[in-house]
Amino acid sequence: MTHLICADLFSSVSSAFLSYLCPPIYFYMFNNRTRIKELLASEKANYETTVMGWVRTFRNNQFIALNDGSTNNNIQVVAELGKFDEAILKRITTGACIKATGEIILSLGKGQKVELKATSIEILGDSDAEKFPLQPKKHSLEFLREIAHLRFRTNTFGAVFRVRHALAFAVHDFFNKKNFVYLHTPIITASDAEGAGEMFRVTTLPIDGTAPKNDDGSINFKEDFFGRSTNLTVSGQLEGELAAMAFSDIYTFGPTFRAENSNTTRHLAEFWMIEPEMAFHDLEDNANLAEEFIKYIIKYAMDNNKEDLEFLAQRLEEEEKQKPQNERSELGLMDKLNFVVNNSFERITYTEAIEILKESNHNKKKKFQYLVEGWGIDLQSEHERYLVEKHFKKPVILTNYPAAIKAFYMRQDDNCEPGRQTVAAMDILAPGIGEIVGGSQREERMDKLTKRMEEMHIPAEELWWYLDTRRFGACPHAGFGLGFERLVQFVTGMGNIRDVIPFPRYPKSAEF
RNA sequence: UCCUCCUUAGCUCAGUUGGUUAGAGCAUCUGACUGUUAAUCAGAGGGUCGCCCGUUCAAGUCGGGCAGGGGGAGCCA
Repeated sequence: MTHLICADLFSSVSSAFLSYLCPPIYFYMFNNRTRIKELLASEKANYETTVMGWVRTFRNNQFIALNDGSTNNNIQVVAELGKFDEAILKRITTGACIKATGEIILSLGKGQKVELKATSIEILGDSDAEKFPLQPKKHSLEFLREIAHLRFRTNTFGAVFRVRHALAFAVHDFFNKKNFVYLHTPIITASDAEGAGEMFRVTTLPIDGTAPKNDDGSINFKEDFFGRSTNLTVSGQLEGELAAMAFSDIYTFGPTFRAENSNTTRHLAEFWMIEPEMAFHDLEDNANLAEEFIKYIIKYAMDNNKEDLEFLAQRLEEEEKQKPQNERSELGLMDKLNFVVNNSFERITYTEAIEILKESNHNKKKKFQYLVEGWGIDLQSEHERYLVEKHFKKPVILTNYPAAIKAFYMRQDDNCEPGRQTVAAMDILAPGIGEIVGGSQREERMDKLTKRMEEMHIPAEELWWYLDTRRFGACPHAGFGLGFERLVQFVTGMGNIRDVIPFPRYPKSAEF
């Protein structure tokens, strides 16, 4: 049965919370259920209520630690001895889902302020203790990844995914406040010219060799669902640019797919990316926005998910203790986040970065696997890490890369030294994660853009619609892509990107 | 894809120079206890030592191949 909640408890306890979230909306809740977060936050006692959740542990045949995912803290449900059937008590096992009704009282024991003295306990869902894999103990992240459907029920993943939610909400909040239009760019794309990586093919043609063929033996995609060859998107940027040429400022936030055989702690085959695109912005405006954006969403999580972040910080600290001294990070998670929010990102050009690297003792002592010998090389991750983690010790915005190592759509810098053509590119490097943002001012000059496309063998005829923006009312504009999971990694301190997305997709893995 | 390390009970791990019935903690089950905080105490059950092939009188242990996982690199967000 469903009731409309408008009890005293709710209005007094959490009016600030409610009015912030959704002032005119009432919560409809199953049987007057109270969320455990609300219960614990209020610290009020001597009233009747009902809680529902999953049993974390059942101690002493009497004390149930119950969690409903609203917070990592459990409510202690007390089943007084002799008041409940042995048959019910036997079914209160780790993982079981129960409903408990009773009085909230000031706890008689230590360790919690209030507890629920149960008058009735109902088993909503049994959990076979011999088969349920989660135990009230520490599990390895690798093991939990194999049971990703259950890992939400652990403290670590509870905290990670509540923080992920907060960050996602803050993304929309930030851009909405700045009057950006949220644009849904297509997931299926006909263009394979985006240049961001290998793509997953989308087709309804049979794969058993009976697909219709052209005279030359190649597959006849005219017979395919879309009448042409299609793939999953690797970026919404090109479509984003089209909309920015109308709304001035837009952003996308959706899934992105790369069929690269990447097996690392910071790559996924399916990940979420945020791509703002702004008309009338140059490279500096772009960097300013990216820095403000990152700081805003981190601050949002710090303000709204303090408990979860503190839990993750503590978890990380314990993990750090296992490492040898020289591998430990200097700052704790909270200090790191505070530092990022309160300090300016370092901004240097690619050319300056090369000078710093070339002159570094690290390079002179040949400690880099790839020695920095001169202008024009692509930076290896060891170089990026040196700049971010050793030299500046803060996020770094690297700009104006050589044109040769960057994408066709990036704006060519004017007045470059001969042989040193650069583009208005910008990468933001974060400590521990590496590249978190990649962006640029876009080449709006038709002649320069088409010449560059020719040089890089990008088929102009396929991108006629993209080039139309340069034909009709072109303007200086810029944008960037931010890898959402990498940001979640940075904020939660999780080392593996597979642990910050609910059901990770990567080579040889698409379970769940 | 490359380099490197790992795979022993449900989980985390130990297992000596190759040697006879492969261990521990936690979890599970049984019992005791009852204001516990990953409850405690006693007892019990639980193993194709990732898979295949080889060396050997004898392989968890040595060699090869395969699979899965971790870390690093490349590709990138």
